[in-house]
Amino acid sequence: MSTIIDVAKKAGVSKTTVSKILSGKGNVRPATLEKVNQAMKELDYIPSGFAQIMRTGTAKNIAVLLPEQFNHGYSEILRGIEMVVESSGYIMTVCSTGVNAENQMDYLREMVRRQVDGILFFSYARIEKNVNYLLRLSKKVPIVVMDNILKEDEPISMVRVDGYNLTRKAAQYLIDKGRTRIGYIRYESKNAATLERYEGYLTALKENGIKFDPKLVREANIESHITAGFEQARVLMHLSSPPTAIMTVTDMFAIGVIDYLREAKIKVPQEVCVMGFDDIPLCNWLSPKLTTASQGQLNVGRTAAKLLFEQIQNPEVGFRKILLPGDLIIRDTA
Amino acid sequence: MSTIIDVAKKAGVSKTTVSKILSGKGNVRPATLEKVNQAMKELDYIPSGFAQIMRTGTAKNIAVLLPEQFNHGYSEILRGIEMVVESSGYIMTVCSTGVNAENQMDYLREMVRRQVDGILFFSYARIEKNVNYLLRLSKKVPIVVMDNILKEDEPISMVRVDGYNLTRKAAQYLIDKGRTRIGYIRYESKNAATLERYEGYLTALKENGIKFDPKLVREANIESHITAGFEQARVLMHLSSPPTAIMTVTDMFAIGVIDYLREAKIKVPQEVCVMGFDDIPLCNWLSPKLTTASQGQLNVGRTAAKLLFEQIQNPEVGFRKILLPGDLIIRDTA
DNA sequence: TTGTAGGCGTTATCAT
DNA sequence: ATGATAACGCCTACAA
Repeated sequence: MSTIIDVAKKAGVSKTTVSKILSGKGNVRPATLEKVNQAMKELDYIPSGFAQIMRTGTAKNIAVLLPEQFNHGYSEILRGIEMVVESSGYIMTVCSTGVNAENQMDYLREMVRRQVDGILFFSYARIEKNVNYLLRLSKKVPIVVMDNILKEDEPISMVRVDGYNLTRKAAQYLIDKGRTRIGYIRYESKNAATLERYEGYLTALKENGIKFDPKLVREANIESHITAGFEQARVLMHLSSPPTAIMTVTDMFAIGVIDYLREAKIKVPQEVCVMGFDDIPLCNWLSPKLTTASQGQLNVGRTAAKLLFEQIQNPEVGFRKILLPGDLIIRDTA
Repeated sequence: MSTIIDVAKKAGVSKTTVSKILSGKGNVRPATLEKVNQAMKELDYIPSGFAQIMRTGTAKNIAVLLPEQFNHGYSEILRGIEMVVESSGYIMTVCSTGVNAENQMDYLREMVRRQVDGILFFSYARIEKNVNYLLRLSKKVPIVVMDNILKEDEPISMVRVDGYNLTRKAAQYLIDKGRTRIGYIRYESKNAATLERYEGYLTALKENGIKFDPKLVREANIESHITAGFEQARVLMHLSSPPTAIMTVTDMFAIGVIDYLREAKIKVPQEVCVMGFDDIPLCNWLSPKLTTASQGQLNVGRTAAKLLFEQIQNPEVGFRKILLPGDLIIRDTA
């Protein structure tokens, strides 16, 4: 790799002159500029970013830390982030940290070592010791957490969707349609993000004076996806008093539900309404198309990235917690 | 940010000693080690990656350049890449360059400036002036291209799926099932990657002595996705002599085809077989489940990443072109 | 308009 | 076992 000195030698000037031309500052005689440009071209010279960064202190790089390997669940968020990163002259480094706690911290540390200007951190679960580390780190570099792993008073910026009110709104929508026996299929694992959705469901029932029936709540494994939805729908529809609407904590379950209802020749939405959660692309391609509660992931990503840049540009502003409402996407199933 | 000197001062030693401890090399008295570790902890010291990189010359970073914003089309490839990057101590920087030619080169350049150790480059189309730049750049930093944009004799490593033979194999499969009137829905835009699939279709016909009927070939817009497949299937099935099988250049079209056949009450696969291309996750969730030709994108990513590391570790090895076969995934529609 | 010199935070060499 | 010193490639006063 050729350096600024090689260029200087070749052009017969000092490295200072080359540097000035690189940064576009200072005055140079056209003839000199010509010579130097020529030399750069011949050498295929590309300045070393690290030397520049070390000198100037800013890497123009933001890190995005994901808990999982790239999967389509994150693609919308990433697109949202990218929309704002792209136009900013920054570069984004995307890493999946895995769910392992140590690993997450290692990555965080590694990003700081690489002098990123800011970090977008995504994690499923609150891990106490990691929170402490996040708290300490956030004093050195702007961090925005995209999830529900922090308490209100913990001074780190956060962006997330209000799953509680979104689910509540979805349930209310069904109730307004006259459905009062509403089944709910939730995850068996209890992380904050999905638990609060369940709470929203419960609240909506209560607000409408509907008696809670534990038989209408089923748990399913996140891994089994569609199959799980299928199975649980069967159980629900075989109750002595089956539901007239089924909500699920995630679209994948809802797809299974629809599958079952079709097989059982139960009309959707006439006999049973189905309400998903997430609005994965698939919703629109099914028939019937799935009505669902959308988190607006693209918006989550965009909002988080904007917030991060806000903090990068003005480190004094302090943290902010942003709760996004999400949206009901009404299609064919409810 | 505290530096190595701060640590040295606090511990009452020289920065050399601290450096030695950092890298784990050299001998240090336990007491000294203790002191230094203590100082590092108190200062929350994280070494500057840039200074290290500048000194050592290796960033342990590979760049992945995609033509589009993150969308689920790339998630499998990215996962494959990550599987090999993850265990290597490297970090990956993912950028979407857009389809714009200038932009692509700017990003390439930026990655070199950031001293990445290698680049995985993904692009739709061959752009002559960019190829030259790629060629020049590949002398400075290992590059693996994941696509069909390079000629055989151009000395840059490449990994891609043999869409020609894969489609040929898919067509042969249908022919072996006794389907000789095979429709084909292709893209209207003509990029190398999709054109070669069409060639594979033609070859299979020829090899089996089936006369080519241009009426059986339809073109559709990539944007309109499912709708397009739906429309073109209608046209095909209204021919005086309709096909007994329909192949598509991409799964999205095939989904539309299935939609149409269902609506027209045409039995799949008894009356008409459907064969997609890509194996998007959705294939498995449809009913009937889509039979398709899988590129094995995860494998593409993994292979490309492995090849890149090979070149990083041993810059002498020279370029390699790898053609992956892909696989037929037999499900319900054929 | 151009050049000289010093420093960014680290590692590596060579003494002590 | 530890430390002084010179790089790494660039930027930036300041001097000429």
